[in-house]
Amino acid sequence: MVGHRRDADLPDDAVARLREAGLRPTRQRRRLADLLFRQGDRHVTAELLHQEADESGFHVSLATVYNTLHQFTAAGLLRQVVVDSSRKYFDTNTGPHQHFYDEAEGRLTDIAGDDITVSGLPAPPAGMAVASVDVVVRLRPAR
Amino acid sequence: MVGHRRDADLPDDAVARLREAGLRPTRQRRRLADLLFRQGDRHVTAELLHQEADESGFHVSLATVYNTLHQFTAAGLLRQVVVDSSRKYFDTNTGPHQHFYDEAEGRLTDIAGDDITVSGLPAPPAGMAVASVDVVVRLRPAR
DNA sequence: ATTTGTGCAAATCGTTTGCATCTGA
DNA sequence: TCAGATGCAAACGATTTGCACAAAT
Repeated sequence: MVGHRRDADLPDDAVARLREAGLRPTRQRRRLADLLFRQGDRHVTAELLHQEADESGFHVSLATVYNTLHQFTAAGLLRQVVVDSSRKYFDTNTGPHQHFYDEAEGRLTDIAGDDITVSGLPAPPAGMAVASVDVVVRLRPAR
Repeated sequence: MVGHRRDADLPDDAVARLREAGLRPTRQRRRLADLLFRQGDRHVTAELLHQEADESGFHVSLATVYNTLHQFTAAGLLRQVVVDSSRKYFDTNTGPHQHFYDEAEGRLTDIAGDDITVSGLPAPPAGMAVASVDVVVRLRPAR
């Protein structure tokens, strides 16, 4: 039984993805999911995604963008990346990998997880285990 | 020519350090410098340093703590560490090294720069140069 | 005397939350 | 129907800033 198709121009990849993640495929989630997942790996801030939605003629409240990003993250569709102590970035690539960060532009780029290796890690302090090893290569304009 | 000694109990390491850095050794800078540099490598947030000053009976405004941390950073006495997207950490160790970060406690620990090695770094995008390679090993309680 | 720093309170920025209203199954 | 989602505006926490006052050279 197929429901009414409200956004006939959008494919249902998003819907399937959302359902699998246990999230109700609401209109705003579908649209945001489309923006996020239809163009390869992306790195967005809430502000950026909100603006992008807006420009594509889809109006969502910023609060909903935040909520959605968090829900997607909790559902494992996104991952947070810490590269800036004042903005939160969300990454559509949830696999193991690292990042280039262009501070001036606020732009993130992936470094494939199998390119880079960190060796010589000391043992973590007693009672602690390693949760993750995050590498950020900060970039500046070449001289 | 030696000036009047106002805080007879404090050594003048701080004063020398400040002068070398081109900063006027004001009372608050001396006290904050003492808190920062007299006990080996430290990692503080403005809030933490402010509170510490307060507890040691020295009252400074939070704004001054922020200003001072920034001035010290600009002068090369401190370095900022990005490990959390909502707090700013300042590190008294300005040399090359990396960090353990205990997210639950908000505590940073140094990893000596010569322990750890990052290899397999891809070349930075055209027109960009590597400014720094930052490694953060996130810790969680061992189960 | 002049320059530089400090403190306070108000302003800002990104993010989060409470709650009335709306929507999807 | 009705649990769950959305939007708005207000609340928030960390940080920054403007400006009158105070301290350092």
